[in-house]
Amino acid sequence: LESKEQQALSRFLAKLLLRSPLNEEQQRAILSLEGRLVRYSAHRDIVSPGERVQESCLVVEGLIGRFDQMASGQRQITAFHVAGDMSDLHSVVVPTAAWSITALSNATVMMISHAQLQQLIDRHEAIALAFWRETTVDGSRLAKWTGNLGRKGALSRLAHLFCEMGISMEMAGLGTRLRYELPATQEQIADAVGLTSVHTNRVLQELRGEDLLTFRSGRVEILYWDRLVALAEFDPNYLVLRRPDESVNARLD
Amino acid sequence: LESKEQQALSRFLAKLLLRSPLNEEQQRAILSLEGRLVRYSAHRDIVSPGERVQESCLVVEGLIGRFDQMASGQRQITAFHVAGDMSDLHSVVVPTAAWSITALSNATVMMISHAQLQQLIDRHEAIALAFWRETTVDGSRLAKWTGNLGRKGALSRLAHLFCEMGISMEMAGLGTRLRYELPATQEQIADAVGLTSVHTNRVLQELRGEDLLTFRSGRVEILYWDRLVALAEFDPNYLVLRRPDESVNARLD
DNA sequence: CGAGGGGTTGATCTCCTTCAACGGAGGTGG
DNA sequence: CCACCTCCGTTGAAGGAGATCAACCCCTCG
Repeated sequence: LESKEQQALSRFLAKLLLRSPLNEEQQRAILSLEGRLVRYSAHRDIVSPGERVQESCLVVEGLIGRFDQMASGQRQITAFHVAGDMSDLHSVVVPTAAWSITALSNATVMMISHAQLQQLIDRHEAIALAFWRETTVDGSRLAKWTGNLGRKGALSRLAHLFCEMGISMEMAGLGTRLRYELPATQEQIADAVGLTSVHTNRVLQELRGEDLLTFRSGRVEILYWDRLVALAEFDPNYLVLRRPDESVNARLD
Repeated sequence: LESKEQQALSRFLAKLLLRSPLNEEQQRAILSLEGRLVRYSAHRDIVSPGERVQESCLVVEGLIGRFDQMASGQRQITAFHVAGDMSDLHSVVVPTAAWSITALSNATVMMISHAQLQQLIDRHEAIALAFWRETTVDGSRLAKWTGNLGRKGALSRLAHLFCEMGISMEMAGLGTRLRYELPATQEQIADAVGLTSVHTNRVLQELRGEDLLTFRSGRVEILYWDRLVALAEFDPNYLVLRRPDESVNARLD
């Protein structure tokens, strides 16, 4: 039986391999990372803004989110992270957090020291590039959400969120694009799409009424993928789901 | 007399040095990058979505922007780039663009081949980390804008934009936070803050009416920095304006 | 002189917020 | 086992921030 740590690390590795080639040795190096498991119950902060972190956190179980917080107390989720996601890989190069990381559901994370990650980067250029690429995709998602929030209505935004999470979940082996667990409350969904929970609730009903999808007790079921994609104007290209073969990495495996 | 290319490269280097330590050799390596100058007149696309790019573009003169485009034709600016900014550094690791890059004003850019950048990365780990760090800051900006667009009103958003650009300009040596050139139209500003140009116009008048700032013919003049910062809830931490001294780089210079 | 891009203004509409109340499910303690 | 509490979801009514539509102005440039 595989330990939880091993399982999380191999999920993480699989995610890296989606976009970056790594040779045997490099893969072993990733899998032999060590860290301590920490459990958080829903709504607990894992990292607070301004904090200087010495370790990155790899999600083992549950859903965690990155938040931007306003003076008024309003919050905006800027990223969801599920099992196998390293939620603050970028803290290796920018250790002072400008955001908070919070457990959205009950969650288990594995804290991995920057020292170890730095060592991997030093020894294996391909890993450095893989990490860089991963954070770049994170940036792509954010750019897409800037567009969604700036220029789309509530219905499209929610549709887009469920499309994006669907593809992410499928890629992560945590369900299919049509059925997956998203253990978040409507209020948290609202914080992700920049709406109030009241209006999010009404729009979710509308999506259900149109027979497009259901979101109930942390479970998403999408009934008509194509119609949802059309409504969301969802184009998965920004998620970079295949390796850029002729790129910098071609010479490195 | 310094050539335009040299000037742009030293601006770029200065920007890197703000956040990352590079030794003499590494600095020379950056400065000896070669590229061709290309001029674009306002509103011309430099990179189109889906395009696979083989070179990154360093701004020499003028203002360029990254856009996300909706099916309806609406656009959202996700980044402004000024002299010394490498607008698609991330394309080195993710060469297929999911966005478009457009000249907002008349602009000159220097196209630098990925091959050269890859060589720098191969030979100097510190440069790879500096590049990674730079794109990470880009991601921070996007995360902040996700928050601004999702949770702030028009007045705060515009105020935030002018604060952010002020600090960026000052850091880049292109003016002070209180007075700088931003050769954009009100419509382009609107595309950045997720509003219509009509409403942007009204809010700009409100900002002027409150004696906070003026924005006229591409020039920003801020009258009360502190009040503007307060209105915007602007906290420059996310821009990472100093080097994280104990981080991974400490060992590399 | 005309054309076009950018800026400005007014009137109307609508999407989303705000406020307030209620319902249900699960957990906890008596 | 029931009573209670709290979190989450749901509903209604009213208000507001910003969109939309449509002029008109000014300036520059051909």
